[in-house]
Amino acid sequence: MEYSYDVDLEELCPVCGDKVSGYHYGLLTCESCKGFFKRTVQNNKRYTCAESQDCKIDKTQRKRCPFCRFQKCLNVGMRLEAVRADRMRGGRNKFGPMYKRDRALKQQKKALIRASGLKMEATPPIVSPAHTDYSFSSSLPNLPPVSTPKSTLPNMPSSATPADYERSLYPAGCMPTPSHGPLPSQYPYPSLSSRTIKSEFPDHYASASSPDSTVGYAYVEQTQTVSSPAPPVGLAVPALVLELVRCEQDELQVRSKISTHVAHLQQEQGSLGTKPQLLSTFGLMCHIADQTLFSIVEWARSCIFFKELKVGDQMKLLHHCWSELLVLDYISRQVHHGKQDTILLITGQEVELASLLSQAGVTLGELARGAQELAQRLRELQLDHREIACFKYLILFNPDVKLLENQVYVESVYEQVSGALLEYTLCVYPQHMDRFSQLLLRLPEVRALSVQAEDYLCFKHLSGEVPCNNLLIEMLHAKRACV
DNA sequence: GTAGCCTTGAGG
DNA sequence: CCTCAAGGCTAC
Repeated sequence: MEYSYDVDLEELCPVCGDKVSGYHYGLLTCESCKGFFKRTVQNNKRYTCAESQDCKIDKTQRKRCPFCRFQKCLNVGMRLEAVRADRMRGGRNKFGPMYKRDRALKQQKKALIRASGLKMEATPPIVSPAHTDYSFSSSLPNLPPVSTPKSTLPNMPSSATPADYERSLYPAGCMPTPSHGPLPSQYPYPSLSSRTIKSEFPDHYASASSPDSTVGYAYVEQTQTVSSPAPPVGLAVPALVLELVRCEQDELQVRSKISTHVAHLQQEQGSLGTKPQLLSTFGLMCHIADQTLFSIVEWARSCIFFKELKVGDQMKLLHHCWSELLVLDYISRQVHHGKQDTILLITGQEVELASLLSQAGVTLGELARGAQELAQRLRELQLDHREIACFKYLILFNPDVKLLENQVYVESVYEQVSGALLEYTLCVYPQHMDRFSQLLLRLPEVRALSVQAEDYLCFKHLSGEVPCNNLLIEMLHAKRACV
């Protein structure tokens, strides 16, 4: 196995391939692209491309087309909001912790590559350098050791009670049936909000990172099945990944629960008044999303790591990521469904994309199309159920959520899960060295869709079109309140 | 306009 | 203190 090329690649600027001089505006780039990006954003420059907007950008040709160069800067992930509006010099910005995580991850990856290069059959433990206390023991596929010398132990809440929590998450009369713990699984499934961009750059930059302009990646020669790829002989799926998969809910049970609920609703609606009137498509979708959200909350509350947190932190995390988890759930289903022209609902119903688009307005249409594009990208990557399980944890344990009582723990879980996912991709897809980064690049896209979806939902709510006072709206309010 | 080098200053 | 990612300066 030859891994050295990959290590070398990391030292090169992702925009032009020149030598990297450090982290600039969100990622490792060279000095010239740093300067170029700064000049462009600070001076609000607009370029045009004399060719067909796909000029090759390398060290020798980077000066030829600033349009394509800037486009590439955005595509590889340079952050507009890291350019300071007030031009203040020195100091640190909010990306500091992100750079630190990225460095740690790169170290882990290097160590892993070294280890796998030397002895592929070993499963090297992923140890987060900063806080080893939390590391998941791969020899014990049980509960994680949540031992810490400090008093930051995730425990019972001090101020809020579990009852408060349930009241806040489950509106009166909407209590779901209690969870019976993790169920055996039959259908198991890097932070820039577009809102930030929009608020600071209301002009052409907001639309600069269109999803179709990112690099496509099709693993067409992949021979393993989508549902359960087997690691090469002698290699083990990391214990943590297996544990995460074990905590997944049974899709069929969730489906039947939600289907029953929705059928009941439609029956009720139909029996009201003289003219039987079915729920509008939008209303139906809201109910389905609402019920899916219940199941997501139920999943989170019973899942490893999360249930160790105090209720306050659990709520903060959920309030922050509920829409991302909903979007991921939806996208995962479409990936598994595997059809481009129809959508599979959690209820098992299949909806023609064309008919949905014809009924939907512009915003919803854009959302549906965006989701379909992302699903297709993930389908090309042959995203498997174990990776989806990891995704859910990477979304839930968002290290960027602030004011957590046990921030370190959340960061640690994030690092452990990303480490396990990295290890898993290297073990199971050794021929695709950059699969891990390709996967991680999809998470901001999930987030972007979730922001769009939230905005849309908010708009519909304000215009009084969202059916009942449901969990969906409550989450929306909770999040907007703390932003 | 580009890009290499310099200065700055919050956070570790 | 030191670090290092921001902005600034300037010859090309």
